[in-house]
Amino acid sequence: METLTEKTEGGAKANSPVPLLNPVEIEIIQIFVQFSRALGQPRSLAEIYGLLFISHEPLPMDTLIERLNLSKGSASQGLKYLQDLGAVQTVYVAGERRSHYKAVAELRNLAGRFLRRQILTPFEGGEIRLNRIAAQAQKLSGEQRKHINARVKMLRSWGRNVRRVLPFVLKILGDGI
Amino acid sequence: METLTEKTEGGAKANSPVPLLNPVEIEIIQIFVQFSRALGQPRSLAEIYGLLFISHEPLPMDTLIERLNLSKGSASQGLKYLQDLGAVQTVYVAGERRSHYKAVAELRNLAGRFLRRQILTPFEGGEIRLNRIAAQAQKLSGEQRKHINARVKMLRSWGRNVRRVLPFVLKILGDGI
DNA sequence: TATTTTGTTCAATATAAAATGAACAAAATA
DNA sequence: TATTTTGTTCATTTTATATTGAACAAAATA
Repeated sequence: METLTEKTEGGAKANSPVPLLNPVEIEIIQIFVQFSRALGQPRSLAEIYGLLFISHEPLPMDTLIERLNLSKGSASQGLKYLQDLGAVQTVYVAGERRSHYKAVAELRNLAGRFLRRQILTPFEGGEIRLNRIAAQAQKLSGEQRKHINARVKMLRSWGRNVRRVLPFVLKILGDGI
Repeated sequence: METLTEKTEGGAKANSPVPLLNPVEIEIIQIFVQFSRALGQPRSLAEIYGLLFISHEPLPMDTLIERLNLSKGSASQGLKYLQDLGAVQTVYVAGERRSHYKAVAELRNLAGRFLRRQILTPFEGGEIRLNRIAAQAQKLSGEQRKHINARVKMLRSWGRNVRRVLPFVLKILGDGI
């Protein structure tokens, strides 16, 4: 993940010698970055979520940009995505004009929305295709048709099982804390 | 996904007018391609698995290369990956020198190995980090330390829940067909 | 043994995805 | 109203990943 501390180049203007992130923040963010890779999500999302997760107070976008070394665009889009997912919420901070953000840390909600978006929705599109395939298959000769019908049946069953498993997953994830 | 039928360019040598894939194969492969995107896996894996899944007989690498328009490298690496995952097996075909491949179509096994690789392994690395973080946190002042300890506790709980949920998932996926 | 078939490896290339930052808009303040 | 602050959008650039294909190796056949 590259060092996340200020690179003090030997330039004219003295750079701030203070690290952008402390060791704890770095480790926490690395956990989320690693996990985001496993889920195929962009690193910037993990960085944003990670820093908000470990921060004891809500942070404005500027702070995220500065400390994570993000572009405005990434920060803005990343926060929007995380809000849509329900992983981040805005918080009103007295006397502050800027929106402040905090991590929503309920695994059940996070996982639920993510799984629904990522797994369930693609599976639903599949249903439509399976009907088309079943229709097509009837035009084919005996041997072929039989095999295709079996496969279609199997995919339908997979779909049912996946849909069936979600509520259980969410229940278990929601139980302990 | 681009049309997957032979592009009969008006060249000198007459191209085979026979489509590389029939409509049913195309639809099935599209289902797997769509799903692979959701899981962040390369398209070529989905194409290979999809064609083997719907084929009523085991296929050699050559056939996959030809019909899916893959390079040798992709086909070789893709088959290796799918075999490691347990999603594809080699089959002996009498009188044939080349290995033939077939799709392993048990959702339980597929999902199990995939989840273990993709989710569980990264989570385990996290445990080590959490211990380092917990140690670091003790150096900090009261307010901060309290919050970090709470977060570490939460992440540990997430890890437990994720590990706890896997057996249930596998059980349900293995039940119906 | 020489030749063909079959398959692997990996540096180079192509492709897809994420990040950037300039231009813009909306709202708050002076 | 003019100016500053805050945030969004999106064409361009960068980065990461997948794919290619030439070189290579191993095994089977002639």
